Amino acid sequence: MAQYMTEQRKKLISFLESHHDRQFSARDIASQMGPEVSLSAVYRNLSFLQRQGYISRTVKEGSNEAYYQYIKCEGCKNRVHLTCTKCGKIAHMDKAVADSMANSLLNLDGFEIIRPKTVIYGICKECKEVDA
Amino acid sequence: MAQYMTEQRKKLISFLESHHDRQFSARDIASQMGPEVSLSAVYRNLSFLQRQGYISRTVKEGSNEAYYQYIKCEGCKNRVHLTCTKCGKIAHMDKAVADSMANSLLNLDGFEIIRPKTVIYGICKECKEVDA
DNA sequence: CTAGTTGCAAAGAGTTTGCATGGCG
DNA sequence: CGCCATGCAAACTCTTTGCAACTAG
Repeated sequence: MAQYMTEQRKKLISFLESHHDRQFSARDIASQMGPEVSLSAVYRNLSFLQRQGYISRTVKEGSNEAYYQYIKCEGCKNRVHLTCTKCGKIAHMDKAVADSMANSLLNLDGFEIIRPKTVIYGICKECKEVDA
Repeated sequence: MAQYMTEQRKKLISFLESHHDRQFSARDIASQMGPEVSLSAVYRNLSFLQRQGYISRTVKEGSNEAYYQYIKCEGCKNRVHLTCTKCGKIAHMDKAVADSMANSLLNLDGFEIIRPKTVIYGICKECKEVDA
């Protein structure tokens, strides 16, 4: 549980929150933090924030590095996430589409989706255009 | 870039193919192969098979380990998986439902689902009945 | 024969952890 | 003041790579 709001943690949260539309590796973040925040502190705080559900952690295709993104903003609640396996960007599934899928699965198989746990993997529009 | 069908590769493909509904880490696979297949060979063959499009490579949530799954077999091909978070059972999403979702996302966001990589999390019918 | 493959061990990369010190509440 | 958090470096885990020996075609 979060006990102390240290300078390092404050700085980390503030940075991620102000860039909630982007993803960063631990190294990215550490270098943004400057020398007054150690890499260990970055990792420990990221891991802490993830447990608290404030950030997501994803590993991009063809990489073994984890990327982190702030996901606690309003509008993130109970949404299914779309993750691009190329660039790692995260978006929200349209609510109507999610509802439709959820209902179909419930009726057909009796399977009840847990939306916040579900991640759809694919290629986002931008990455597809680059490929082409 | 020709390729030889070595004993090791044959064994690896055969194993993955016969368990196309499951995912394995490199270590899992190596231990299944027995001592006559080295861990390096496992990695090199996995990487080779992935380049050829025979298997998918995904990094599970909360892990730094990659998991591999055969995706070239009929029947499992291009299906979205439903995983029950209670009992762990895996099922396939109805094709029509998956098609509908895929089309909606493509039209709305230009997002193209990679079905074999996508896993929907939720509670299956049986587990829900037990809960109730 | 000869280019692709393997085993082994060593190197890499990213992440985690032990321990003493420092700082939030 | 007590306990959590930090820094540093060492330890760990998964994965990749160099090299000599081996083998499928």
